[in-house]
Amino acid sequence: MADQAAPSGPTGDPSRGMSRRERVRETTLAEIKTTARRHLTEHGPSGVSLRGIARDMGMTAPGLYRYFASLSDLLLALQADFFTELAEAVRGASETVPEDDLDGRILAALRAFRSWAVANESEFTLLFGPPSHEHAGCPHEGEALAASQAFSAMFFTLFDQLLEEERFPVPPESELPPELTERLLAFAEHTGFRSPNVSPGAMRVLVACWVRLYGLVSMEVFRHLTFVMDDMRPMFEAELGAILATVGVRYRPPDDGDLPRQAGPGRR
Amino acid sequence: MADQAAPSGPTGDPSRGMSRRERVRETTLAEIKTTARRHLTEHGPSGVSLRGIARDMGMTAPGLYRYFASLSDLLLALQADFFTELAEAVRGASETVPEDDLDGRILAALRAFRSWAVANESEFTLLFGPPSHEHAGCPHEGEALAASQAFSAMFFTLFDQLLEEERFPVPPESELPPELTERLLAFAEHTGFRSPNVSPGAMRVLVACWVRLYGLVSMEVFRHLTFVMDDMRPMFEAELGAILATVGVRYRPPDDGDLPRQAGPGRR
DNA sequence: CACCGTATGCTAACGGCGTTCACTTTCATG
DNA sequence: CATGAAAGTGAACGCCGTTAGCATACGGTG
Repeated sequence: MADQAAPSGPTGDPSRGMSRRERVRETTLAEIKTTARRHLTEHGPSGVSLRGIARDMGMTAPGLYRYFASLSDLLLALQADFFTELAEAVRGASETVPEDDLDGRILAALRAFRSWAVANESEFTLLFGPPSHEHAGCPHEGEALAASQAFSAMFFTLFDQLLEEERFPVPPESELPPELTERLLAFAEHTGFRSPNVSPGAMRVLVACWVRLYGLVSMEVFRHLTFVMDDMRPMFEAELGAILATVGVRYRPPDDGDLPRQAGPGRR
Repeated sequence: MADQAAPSGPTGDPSRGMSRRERVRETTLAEIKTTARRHLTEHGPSGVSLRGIARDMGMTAPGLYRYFASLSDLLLALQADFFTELAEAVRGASETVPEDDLDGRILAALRAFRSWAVANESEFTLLFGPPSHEHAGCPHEGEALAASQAFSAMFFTLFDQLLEEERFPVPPESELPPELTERLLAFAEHTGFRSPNVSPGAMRVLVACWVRLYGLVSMEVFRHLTFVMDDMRPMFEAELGAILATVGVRYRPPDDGDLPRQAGPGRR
């Protein structure tokens, strides 16, 4: 399923053990994705075109078909990249705070999620907006799926630590409708969230948190409240506190003032 | 800006007091929108094209420019229609239950919101998905805005009745960060939600509810959990109960079994 | 070194799209 | 009946994704 037996680790330098041919191919492939992302951020998701990308690279559009099966396939590959970028941003922010401060790690992680979203609106839209096309069977479909699962696995890990510490009362299975219990177990099954702590009640709480976070950030990025509330940060912080209170995490205001207010550029 | 002095009321029969010329114009205009909607539901938001619509109507694309300034403008007009249709669906469901049963009315309203969304995925996407284009200054922009405000006004009304009955403890202003209070007041201001019961704390609760409902329904329609949880209804009902519990509304299972499970066709 | 297969990129072309422009036809009204 | 606005058309421009066929350059092999 995963990479072939590669000499270096899964995140190792990909140009290791490649022929010259393969290296230049990898280079143009990266250039295509870079250019595509620039078009994405500058003109929005619908402004990405193979012809435009090729033009910017001094190529012609049909040449790109040596790298991607279609425009959809290219967007799918971008999705994969964005998912891992987002996951790394979240993990990076979380690992900034000491390991024994779980509250701090979770706060940092969720704030990093929002920060990435508002700093990368088009990318966020691609990942979390409506499914753009029925690009079923595209070559990069598996890559995107794997990256999205790696992303959610990160949240699973954080949540599992909360369960481990018994931070909040997990609703007993008897309180859940049987229908819901079924779905929640199927959910844990399919996502591969396995842990001795997992239970339908735990999944119920996790999904509730994720739904709130998703709604909150989506409304901000999609500007469904922004026309009426210019700065969404106070609302985000308030809801963040409310969400985390349901899982026994004590809210704490951000250390730093450089979290995005409107769409302020990140510091680095 | 708005309509000229029209003899009939704002919701009166639009063909009253119109010349023959105006009537046929109104007819083709309606046919355009009907055809556009069919294309929308059949091929998704990106599958709507002026040429395709014209072809289906036995016209040519430039002819449509006598009715809409651009494709974006047509989509904007559709948005307006969908907002009022959704508002009417929600209001209609709510008015099914007796006026003195506020709990029942609210439950019916929110369930109707979800039902409309899953039964009209593309339409929902147009209304609540990412802002598709920067169609600023399109002629139908005002119409869409007004319709969206009329839609939210309906939720305001329901919420105001909860406030009136003092169903839940409204957080006092002193508990809210001043920054947030500012934004909430600006929010109430811009949306025209005026009532003796309105306060920053009340708005805080309202927004929290809306964010959760939006996230819940969006995730279902955009299929962000559906790959992993085939039937979202139990989850919706559970979250609905949790959301309403925060505003003092007692949950009650749906009377009827005909609420959508997967994407089941409505009864009528 | 020559050879050859493959990977890469090109041109040309097809059909579809939004949009503009100049033109005709239709029709209500003075 | 004449007139002028409204409605619709055909041609054209410049985009777009995608396919097919062709040239070229390169890597490994004799």
